[in-house]
Amino acid sequence: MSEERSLNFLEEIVEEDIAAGKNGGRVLTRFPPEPNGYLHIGHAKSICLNFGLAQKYNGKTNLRFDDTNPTKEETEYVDSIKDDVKWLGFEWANELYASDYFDQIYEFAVALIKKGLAYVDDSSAEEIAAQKGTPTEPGTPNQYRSRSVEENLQLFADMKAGKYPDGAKVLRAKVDLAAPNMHLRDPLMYRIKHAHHHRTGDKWCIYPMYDFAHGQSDAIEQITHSICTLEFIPHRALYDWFIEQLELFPSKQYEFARLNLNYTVMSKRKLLQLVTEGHVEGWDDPRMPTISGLRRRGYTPASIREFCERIGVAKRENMIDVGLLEFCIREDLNKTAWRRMAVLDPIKCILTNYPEGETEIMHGENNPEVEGGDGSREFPFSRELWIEREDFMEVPPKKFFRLGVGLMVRLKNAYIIKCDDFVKDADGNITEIHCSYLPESKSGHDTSGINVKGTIHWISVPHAKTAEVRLYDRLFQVENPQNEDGDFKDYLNPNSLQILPTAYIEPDLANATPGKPVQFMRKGYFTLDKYSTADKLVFNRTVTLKDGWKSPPTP
RNA sequence: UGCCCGAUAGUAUAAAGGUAGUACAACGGUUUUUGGUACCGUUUGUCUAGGUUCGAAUCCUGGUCGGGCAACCA
Repeated sequence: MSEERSLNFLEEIVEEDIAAGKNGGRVLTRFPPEPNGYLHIGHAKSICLNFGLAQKYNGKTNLRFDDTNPTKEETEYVDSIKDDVKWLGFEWANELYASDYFDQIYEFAVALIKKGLAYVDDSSAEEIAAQKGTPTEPGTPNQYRSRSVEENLQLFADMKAGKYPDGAKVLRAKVDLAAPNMHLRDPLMYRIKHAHHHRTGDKWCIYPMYDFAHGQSDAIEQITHSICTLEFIPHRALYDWFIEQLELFPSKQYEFARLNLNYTVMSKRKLLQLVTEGHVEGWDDPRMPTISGLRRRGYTPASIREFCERIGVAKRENMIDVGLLEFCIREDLNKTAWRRMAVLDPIKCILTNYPEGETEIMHGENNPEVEGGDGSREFPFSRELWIEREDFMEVPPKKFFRLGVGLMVRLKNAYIIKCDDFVKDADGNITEIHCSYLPESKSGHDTSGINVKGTIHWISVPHAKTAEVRLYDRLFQVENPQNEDGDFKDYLNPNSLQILPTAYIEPDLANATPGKPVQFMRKGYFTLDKYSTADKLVFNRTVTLKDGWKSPPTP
């Protein structure tokens, strides 16, 4: 606890609690997702916070599914959530479910009824809403509020027994209908839902509301620090009230500002819409801000953890620039990804003075950032090469360190070449570039004495393998789609996915596997798509390289 | 117009009454067989008006702005 980095407000709270001897210095947090969707980068922040806090203070973290609404929750989501948390690199102490506590929570409700602090209300949802009043006017009690304990006990038991249809009755806490905090105006504790639950099946037809399940689950598990997002601040008074009335373990709730990332959306509802309406391929579409999408895109767990560390945590609303996420993945991949060559937008380059039919084997280190290059690989060189179309210009501007008639570049790990000529087809498209190579300039044995500014990547035509390459851009055209007028989907970026059906890659790339990052030199970081096949290799671009080259303004 | 939370460079986040710092971004430069990396440098900030104090980003009061709260969602 002696690092230079200053503490965030949650760490301060924990350290104060430990110093005060609260809970005997014990720290137990929980990550409590509702299994109604896939986890996204915003959840990653919460995961890193909860697990990180526990790790730092020798505590533990439970994974608890907040599964109190059977109509929205599915086992598929439970499984994906577990995968994602594990993939991020965290281990939970216990895998738990709010539904594990349904019996206990039911008994808590009975106890509250017995204390005269809960009652069965026959009113409709609309009536209850009306009777709650408004923020400026107090609510008004109805005739059900004064039901006897005995009657409430019987009615609640009947609710549980399935004697009433959905919506016929609810159980409410008797708190304060005039409270300035609307959440205290006799909040609902239980509602009737004749629905199949993914874990408890048809055992229950009444289910506790969030406010009567979350804090109770925390208390049952003896969670010391229950960390949630800002919108739950008004719930805290209720959280404390239930715990106090039921005399449970006094878990404490603390709130932080959720993550917002620009050029994307983060609500599960909106993400679900993108999936169901086919705007993306699925929850794991590489453009999605989901953990599974980021994973498929090529993001590493370490980069996401680093991102969560860097964004910090506070109580003010924030909008983080995706540029920071991209910085984090580049920083990680620069140190770990092997370098390979791939030509994404090919044009043929012929070395007119290189013998036809000859092949040389060139060598390149795997990663110059690693001591010794992290080993090396071989790749063939020949008379005909694929090079990047953008590496040639018919009329090159000043400081264009690539090809143009009369200009020289180095072919990475090979020879220096000089551009002599180019060929156009009938439509005026450039189809071939003719160069001559300098035999004495071979990498490692260069006696030419010539220094060139530019180095370009290339692939030998007869040895090239092909792959499909998918380039991704931000999903939305505006920074904050949900703040714009109209439907957020009106602001989808039509060019968020660009498919290059035929890119040429060096032979060694046949060994690529999903999740193993590779840098296509000068083009960015890529990873093999999880649905790629040996027949048809598909690479996803994780992120571009930072590009310092700015073409001069064209007058 | 009730209650609650918040306000520090473009974006985040520190400074617990005592030099406003860090990161990302932007811009310039050095190095470079990736216009990458690394390294060096530059620009940019305490919402506002009062008050307390020797001294205020910090404490107090008013205002302004942003967000949240009246789901049988979590």
